[in-house]
Amino acid sequence: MTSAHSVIDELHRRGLIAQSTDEDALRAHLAEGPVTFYCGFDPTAASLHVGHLIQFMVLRALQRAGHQPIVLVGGATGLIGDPRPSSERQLNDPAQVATWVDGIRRRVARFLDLPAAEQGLREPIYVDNLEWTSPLSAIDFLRDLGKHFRVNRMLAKEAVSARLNSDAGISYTEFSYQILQANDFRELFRRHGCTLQSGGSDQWGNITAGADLVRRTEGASAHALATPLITTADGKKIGKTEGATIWLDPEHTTPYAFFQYWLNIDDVDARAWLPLFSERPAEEVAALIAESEERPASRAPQRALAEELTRLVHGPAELAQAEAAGRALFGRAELSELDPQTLAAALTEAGAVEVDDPALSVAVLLQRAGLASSLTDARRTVKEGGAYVNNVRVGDPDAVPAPGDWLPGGWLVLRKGKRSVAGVHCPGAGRAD
RNA sequence: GGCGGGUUGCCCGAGUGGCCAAUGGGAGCGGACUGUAAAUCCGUCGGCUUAGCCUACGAAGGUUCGAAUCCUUCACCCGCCA
Repeated sequence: MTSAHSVIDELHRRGLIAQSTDEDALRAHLAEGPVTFYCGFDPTAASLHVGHLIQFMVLRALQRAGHQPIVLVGGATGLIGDPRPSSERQLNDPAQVATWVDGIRRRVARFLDLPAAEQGLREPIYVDNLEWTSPLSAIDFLRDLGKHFRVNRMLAKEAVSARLNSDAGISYTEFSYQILQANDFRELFRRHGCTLQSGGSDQWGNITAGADLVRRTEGASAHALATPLITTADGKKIGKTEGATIWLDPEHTTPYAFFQYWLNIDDVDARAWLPLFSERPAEEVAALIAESEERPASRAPQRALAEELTRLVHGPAELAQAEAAGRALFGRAELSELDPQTLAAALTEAGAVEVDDPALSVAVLLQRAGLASSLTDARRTVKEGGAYVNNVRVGDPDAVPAPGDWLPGGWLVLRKGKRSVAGVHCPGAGRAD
């Protein structure tokens, strides 16, 4: 077990701390013995995404240092909505939110359960703030909680003041959010002796509101840690590619796509993000970055991130699949030399469609496979020279793959541009005739 | 409540009766160069049964041979005045 002192050092080294409450006090507190700490996730969608990963990095580091993690899924706060600087959120249906709570809870388990099981670390406690928020009456809320909050201070919070100065304004609903999150901290202090909350720096106001509440009403000191907001070198949020989000749930983003996302991030971001997301020893991380600087083509940090995070999020078997798929589809090897199992697995992983007619044109196939948004788009792609069947460029959008093009098992490898690959499966196609 | 300005394709933003599927920029996509990277250059960028047709310029009507462009009503946004 690492000493408490070194956790904060490790978090700093990895760039995971953007701000914290009195750091010396926190170090001392962590050194005293196991500390119970928590991080909350609001169910605003069916799945968490890559942006949430960084929170688990903090949770895991603390768990590894022998502390007790609590994971809160915001069944209550998810119904209210954390104020965004831009505009009011759409309220989600309670039944929907409940489903999301469940899904997120299940997906998140492996991040902390596995280390507990495999390394004898403390098992996480899972809570849903609906449990204590739902029974609160309006009177309770106003008398027991409201009295401890000064509106003046609440107005000063960044997201709130941004909204006050915008045309969007802010509803009383969202304005109250910080009180609920503050109450969570107090509730977890009461129930589990929780004294530390971590979260994104955009949550800083809410987190400290909770720490203040604990201090004021429980007479105990509570601590807070916030991670930095991670953006790409050109200022975009992490985990977004051309508008699409990279989710942690395999139903929403396949392990293959997840793996490819990390493999394709640019050098500057890969070097910057490696310490944040890699749990390798400091020297290894430094070596990988150095290698990337000397020989960028190695894409050492990208590979390390893709491997480590795919294993963490999806597991070793899925990692192996995703890697094999990438090798098969982007490798030098002749497709016809691949064994049918590998090919089928790779294409299924990359995304495949079933067709029953082996005589469809290339344009139609591109569209069916999801590589083109419309037939027009597909034709355009072909005309631009960006369409490939089995790695061979196609010039005519209306060309129909020859029977000999179908690979063993009835597969066709369709590619658009350099990176987008999809499979077309037509059982029975291509048999000798 | 009154007056004025606005609402254009993913975003920004030109366009004031036919030459407009609509200038320009950004994003995206493809090609070249590379490393499944970045930058750069070139091309492309509503849909379809693609030398043609259909749908589109906030919504609905109208004028006209012909409308994103003119008229009417409605909705929303922004100013100024009450």
